[in-house]
Amino acid sequence: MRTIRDTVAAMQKQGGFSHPEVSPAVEALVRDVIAQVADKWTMLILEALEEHGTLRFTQIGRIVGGISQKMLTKTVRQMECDGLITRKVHPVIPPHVDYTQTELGRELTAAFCGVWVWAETYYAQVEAARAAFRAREGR
Amino acid sequence: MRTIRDTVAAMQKQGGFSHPEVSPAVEALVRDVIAQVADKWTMLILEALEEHGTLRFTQIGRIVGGISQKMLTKTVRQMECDGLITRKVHPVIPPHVDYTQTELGRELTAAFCGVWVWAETYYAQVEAARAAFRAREGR
DNA sequence: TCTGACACTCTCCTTTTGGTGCCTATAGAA
DNA sequence: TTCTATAGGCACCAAAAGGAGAGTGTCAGA
Repeated sequence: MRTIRDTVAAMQKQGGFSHPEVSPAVEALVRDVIAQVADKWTMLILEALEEHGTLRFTQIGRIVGGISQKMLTKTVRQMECDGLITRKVHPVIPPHVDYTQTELGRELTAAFCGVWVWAETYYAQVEAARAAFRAREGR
Repeated sequence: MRTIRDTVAAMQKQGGFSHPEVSPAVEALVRDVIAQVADKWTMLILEALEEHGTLRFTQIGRIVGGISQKMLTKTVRQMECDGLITRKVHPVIPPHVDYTQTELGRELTAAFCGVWVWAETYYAQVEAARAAFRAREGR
């Protein structure tokens, strides 16, 4: 199993850093990237695009479900900023905007796949653990 | 690539559901599990335990770094509830509490590993994409 | 002529998140 | 005798997240 420090160490090696201490800047960057990217809506939108290919704004909203327009706008902007998706505006009326995964986005979707499989495999165990916890701790 | 709906479909098959529609209850459960589990502090604590084995409360705090006592307490409670870690209290004074990963926790750490590797591999590209975005959109 | 579709933006409001500081108990160290 | 370490709980407060609803501009269709 690879640890965070292994990972960061490998990054430092790649980047030419020599001392074994973790560079706070690099660690902060990785944490930031993970925090952005492990977002709930980000993963769901990535999944929607993986499944359906190129989609329009409202199509994403319908497929994902339960997301407000505000959050959808904000999330796709962030994803575009991070290079996970491309946003193509067709200058017609009514407006038409297409969203497509980039290669970076596809790689992330693939990486996150393991967590989905974990959830699929163990969600019943998580439920059982929660029930046992409630029974144990009372309430 | 496996999609969310594939995953949910597989879960429904396991559970004996017949209709092809996604059960809202199952989907909600999976989303909930993912949301809990994809939490920033959860992943960092899991990593700390993966690296160092059994740890005490303040040790986790020191290793993870930047986490308040309140968040640490809250997060380890949630993780214990979800069955990701075990919490062993030694009834001595001063208090002594040990935290250890469960098998479920180890599996999740392994599953999430792909995302860490992704971050390691592509964080420079994400940075570049952000810089390009800022240059493109201005400010 | 009126409505709706599209892809947003903006304001207002509530909920959640998370930080800080103070409190507990007691053994052992200074 | 006072201080510290330990693993928290509790109350208060600031900041951020996120939802609801209205507005926008234009054109196609009823």
